[in-house]
Amino acid sequence: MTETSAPIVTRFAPSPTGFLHIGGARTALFNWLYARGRGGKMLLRIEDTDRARSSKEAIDAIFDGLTWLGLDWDGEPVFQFARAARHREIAEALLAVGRAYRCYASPQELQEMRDLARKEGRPPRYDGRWRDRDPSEAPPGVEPVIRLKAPTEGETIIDDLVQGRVTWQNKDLDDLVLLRSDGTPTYMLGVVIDDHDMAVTHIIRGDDHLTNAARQAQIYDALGWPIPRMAHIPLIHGPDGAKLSKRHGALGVEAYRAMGYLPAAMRNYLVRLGWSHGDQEIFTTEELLSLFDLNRVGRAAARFDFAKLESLNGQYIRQSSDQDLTGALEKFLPELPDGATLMPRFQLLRDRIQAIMPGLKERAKTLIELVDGIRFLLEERPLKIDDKARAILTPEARAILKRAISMLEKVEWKADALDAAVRALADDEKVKLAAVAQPLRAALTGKSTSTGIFDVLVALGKDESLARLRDQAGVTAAA
RNA sequence: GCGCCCUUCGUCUAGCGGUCUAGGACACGGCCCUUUCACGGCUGAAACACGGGUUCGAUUCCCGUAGGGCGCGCCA
Repeated sequence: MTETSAPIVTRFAPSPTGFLHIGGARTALFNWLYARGRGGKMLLRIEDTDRARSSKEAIDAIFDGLTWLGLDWDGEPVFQFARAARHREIAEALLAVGRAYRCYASPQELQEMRDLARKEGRPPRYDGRWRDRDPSEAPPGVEPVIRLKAPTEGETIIDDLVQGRVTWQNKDLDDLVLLRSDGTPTYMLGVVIDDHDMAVTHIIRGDDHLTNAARQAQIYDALGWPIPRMAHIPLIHGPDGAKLSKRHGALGVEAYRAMGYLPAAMRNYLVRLGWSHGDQEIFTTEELLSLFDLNRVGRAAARFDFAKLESLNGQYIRQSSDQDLTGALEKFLPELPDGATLMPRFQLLRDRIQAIMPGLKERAKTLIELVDGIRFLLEERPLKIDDKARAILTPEARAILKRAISMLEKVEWKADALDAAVRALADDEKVKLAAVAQPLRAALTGKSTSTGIFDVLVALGKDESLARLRDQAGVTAAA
């Protein structure tokens, strides 16, 4: 390892104008893995310079989302808006040394300029009309913006860790605005100064910023500052290849939490979107930390696939310990609409729930499904019987149930004894085991599917089981 | 329109000139296991966008074409 080089500092810099969406989460993950895997730091900066669109809720959503995903940051978050004075100072300095200039073009004027350019088939860019004009020509009463005096010849090159060497002709880049007419800094200026002041060594972000990288490089050059290493990672698309829409997965990470996905599974899924390590699909966090590298990140956009996320989540659930899962359920339950109703019974039956977890986790792909698996325990009589279960409870089935009841009343309430007894009953009835097991399941759980029927019986206990069976068999308890 | 980027099974990807009759995973079909549903095991179908080069030899390198994405704000 080349531990002699300066420590790595990355940063995740979302703008708080909405929830932390899935693409942002992956960007944060890559930043986190890259820095932490190399003993470096990941900083967090909230780009809240757009006052109208920034909100407290969005900021909290970012903090909560990152925390849930297990991605922690070093130090206090930096709020970009709070650094406006510093940004202004740098803009003025650039103005003083002639690397920037005041532009008095009005918004309408700029709009006309762009419209005309488009009509004539030229790129819609600022034409530099105030670049070399004398300030004395300034129209009265107009507050100017400050623009960067960008090079007009030569080229700007970014050696990107993911994209490789990318080149722009400087004539294709115009003079961007550094300071708005109201004196507030633009994003372009702010990022450069903040990344420099925060000593960021590696900028890892979505490739929608690739063009910005060139423009920012020009600002770095004007300032005489070294340019951090850059890595522009491909975006995540929806299943149709177009932009990720809400119904496709452009949801806040809290939505994934609500759908019952595990943070570790989420991380594993996201890291494999664009990055790979041979044929390996499952990675522990430790493996990720030591294996992840930018040179293994591809350049093509990936499509978001719920099915694969779900499959991965199922694997993580199966690998989890019964204890961890029970704990996860306990935290998850309150998020459900009827969570408050289920909670008291959950607490009461916690041990039994954990005891049947081995059978449940084989069947669940999400925490939601896991909750569905324990519902029969949490809900109280009279049990709601769903349509499929009702279809199983035919008159014949109810007749079998009756005989099952009298048989079960005499059985020792243990899985193997129950197993033997039920099989014996099936033999006596000259029917397949399923002909007995399914009616039992329907009466006991109200559903057509559940974990193993003997586990259900044991988890419910003798009294509750018999009571539920009597409810469906139409018999009353013998006093 | 201009600039930049991308293109291997439906999807995520392996492949970094010969090892490719192109590998894995998800999804899908079949079989097995089985008290239901799952899980698990086995198995099947499924891809190098197209056209030119370079080379003894291209999925791999170069150039076009087509298709897709991103950017082109006093938004970030």
